[in-house]
Amino acid sequence: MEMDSPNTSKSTTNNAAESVPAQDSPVFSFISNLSPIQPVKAPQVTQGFPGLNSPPLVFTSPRLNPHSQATFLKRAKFPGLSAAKLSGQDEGCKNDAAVDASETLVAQMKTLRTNCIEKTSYSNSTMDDQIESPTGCPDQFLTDIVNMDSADLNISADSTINKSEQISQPPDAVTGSQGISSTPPPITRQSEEVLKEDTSTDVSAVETDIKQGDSVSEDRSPAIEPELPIDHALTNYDQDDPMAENVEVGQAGLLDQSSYLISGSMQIDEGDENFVEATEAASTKQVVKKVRNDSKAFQHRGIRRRCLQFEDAQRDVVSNQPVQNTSDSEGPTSQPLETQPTPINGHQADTVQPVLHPRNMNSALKIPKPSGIGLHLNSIVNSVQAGSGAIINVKSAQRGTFSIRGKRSVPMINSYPSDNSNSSSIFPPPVTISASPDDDRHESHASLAANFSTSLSTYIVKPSNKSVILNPVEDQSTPEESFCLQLPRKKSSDSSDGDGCKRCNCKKSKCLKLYCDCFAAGIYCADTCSCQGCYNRPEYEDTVLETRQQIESRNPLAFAPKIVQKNVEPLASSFGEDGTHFTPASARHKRGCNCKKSMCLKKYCECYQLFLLELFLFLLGKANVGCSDGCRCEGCKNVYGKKGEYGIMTKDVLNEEDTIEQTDVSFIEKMAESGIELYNTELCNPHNLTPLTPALQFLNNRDDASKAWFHSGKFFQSPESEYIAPYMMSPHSPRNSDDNAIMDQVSFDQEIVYDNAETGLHYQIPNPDKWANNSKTPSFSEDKHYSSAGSLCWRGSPNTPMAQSSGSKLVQVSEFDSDLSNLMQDDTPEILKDNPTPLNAVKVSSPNKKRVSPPHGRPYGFTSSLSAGLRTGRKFILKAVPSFPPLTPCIDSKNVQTSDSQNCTGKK
DNA sequence: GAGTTTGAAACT
DNA sequence: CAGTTTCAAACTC
Repeated sequence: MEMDSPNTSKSTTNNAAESVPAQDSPVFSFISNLSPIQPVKAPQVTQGFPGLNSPPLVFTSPRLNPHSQATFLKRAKFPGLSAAKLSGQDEGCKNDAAVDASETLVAQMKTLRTNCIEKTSYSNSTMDDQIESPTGCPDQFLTDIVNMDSADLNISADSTINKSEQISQPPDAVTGSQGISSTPPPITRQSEEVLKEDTSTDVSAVETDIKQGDSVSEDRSPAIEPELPIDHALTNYDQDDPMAENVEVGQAGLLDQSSYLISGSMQIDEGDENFVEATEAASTKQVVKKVRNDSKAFQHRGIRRRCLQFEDAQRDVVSNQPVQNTSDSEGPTSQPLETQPTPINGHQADTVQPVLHPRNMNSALKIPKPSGIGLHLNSIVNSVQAGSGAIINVKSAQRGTFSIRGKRSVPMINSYPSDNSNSSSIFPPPVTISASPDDDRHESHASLAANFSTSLSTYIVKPSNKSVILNPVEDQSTPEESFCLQLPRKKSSDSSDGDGCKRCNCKKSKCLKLYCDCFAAGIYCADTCSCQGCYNRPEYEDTVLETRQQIESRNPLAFAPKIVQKNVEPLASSFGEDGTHFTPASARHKRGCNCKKSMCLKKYCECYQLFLLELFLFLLGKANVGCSDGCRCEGCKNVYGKKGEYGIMTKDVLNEEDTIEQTDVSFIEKMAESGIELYNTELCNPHNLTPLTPALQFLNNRDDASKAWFHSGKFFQSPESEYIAPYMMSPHSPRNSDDNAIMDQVSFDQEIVYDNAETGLHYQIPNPDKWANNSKTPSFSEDKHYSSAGSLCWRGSPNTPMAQSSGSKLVQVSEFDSDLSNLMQDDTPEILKDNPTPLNAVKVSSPNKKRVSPPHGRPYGFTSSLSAGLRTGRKFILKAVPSFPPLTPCIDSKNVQTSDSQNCTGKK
């Protein structure tokens, strides 16, 4: 894979493919694909690595770029990222996007909440304005959000652009290739001190900017944003309500996040009051906590790494130009790890991890779109950022602190120069961030989103052949970088910096081995890292590059994403008319795990980590990585896909319920207890429009949960292909449960399944009421608490459904955003933890193969408005719409579907 | 926070 | 490819 690395510095090899016409650019594909239903297989334009299926173009790109190349780590150097990511971008993008979207949504929700409830005024920046609706109510907020998405995008693009140009660019931009940062453009090998100084200065400057207010935020983002066509489209869309929604969705391809968010917001809007209530309800917090907990899992190594990689990729892309000078070109490289000059202990501030910015992405690279989805890694990143950014802005504005970002903003030495290239920037610039001072929370959210996105992107990769073109663009050093994509790790502290960005803690590997998350991710270690004797720094670029090459020489795929969609094409063909089909199941861990003792239920297991990601991301849910035949694990209980099985969910449920029960009962029970269900079905289902779809359900009651769980499994697909909506089965499954509460606080009396005849999307919505009520229990925060209770089901259609359900969740979550950071932290989902759940329930739900028409439950929480909206479905439709066509192959536009269970999941 | 466990990465 | 060692994260206390 990752031819990149091999070619590495020389870049040329891959590059050939890379030169992709703008048309190929993801944006283009995305745009072309805007139609919600039709996924486009996307031309995949650029992605590819010519030769390689999925060479990490991104990474390679740098190399490719004549200009930049050098950048080395940053981008090119991490082949894995590039190729995998590139290939995976589609999916990854989705996921990322979804994540981002969810996060953004959450953030938005939070902001909204804050506005309404707290009444805090955001004086700050644009974001605030947008966000704040006159009423300040959720509805408005939601709408605003939607608007914001677009607006933000726009704004970010515009304002940010301007500002960026003005502010940030000047320094950096001027540098051009060096880009990355004005700072140490020459980063290469300069003495650390020099670098440090540079960085410090940059940082300080950034910080000051930030403090100043708008300028700051803008500064970061600006550079890239403006040109993005996508953004424009978005903005335009925004204006148009219905269309806009769709459009947004479509953008989702690139903008997945935004689209989701939008959709979510839209949905939410409808249910203003309800929504608000729900959000306010403590239950929501709990939900959020759960999510967070789940998300924590993501933070796991693998995930992190992936995330990092992702970032790297982006960076790479971005950085390419600047890089030019950098390592490769210079060639010094060869410093063996050992030989190198004194490693830096700990990281100094100077290096800030480059943050992937969509913008950056845009500029430099023309990244191949994700095949089906059209998302790109870049896009993902961008989207994420955008989403996050928006969120951040809002809140941040409130608070005013910006710390981390500010620092980051400082372009790391490493930071990859962002491109200005217009082409790619689909995503709205992360406007928010720059604008307001941020809250930690915001940051965390953003970071989470970013992380997720990154992780997803990282993991999920579709091999694509498209080349990515890196255009050297201006550097950026921009604000974008300021963000940390890092996944928040455990609260514990891991290594998170103040920023919340977490880094490695390597002591012996010098951060030049794959053991090092940073290195594995293709990024330089940052100040936040706790590593010792670190060589993974810009100063040692050569060394880093060499090392990478060495590693790649041994294992070309070493830096490649671990998750790959295998089935996509075949399935896709089957499913999607559009061809954009994506098989959720298809995504698998490249190598498979080798777990012996953890039963694949601990974060030690990469497959499990992936699983968690999906969980967390349920929105996107593309990954569906479960253990597969390729795994050598023993005693695997990975629900998502046991070894040898298709996936518990799908296969077992459908075909072998009994088996499932017996074998997986405990596991299932746990899951049920945890209240989390994942549905691949949607993904699998052709029916599902949404690509993303993986549905998560949180069950209120264990019993219910268990049932639900099973249902879910059943949902997945009937062997026959007809898909039965889980909710269909037992729509009501969830019950109230105050008692158990997985989500403790959140309980949903009823799950509402909403079918949008029009869209064919299905939504399940948990009862909002309970959410509110349950606020008491703290579940999420505590990892272990999850156990039972409320369920959220998101099923869905790609867009909408997700949006909705997700939206609802998100909303709630958002409220609690404060905790968002936590999301990622937890590891093992409660699922793992314990609690048996009745298997029986499962059977209950399952049965049919057909889809059931949607029960019309009332939409929860937002009941009034939302419900209406849901019921009507119109909003959903809009928003949901497009569903990122591209992202998920499996999706079908409407219900049709034939998909086989097989297709859906692959897990063996 | 220290120590243990775990599984990937690296090495043989 | 298999076995062993190294490593850092995950986990436990």
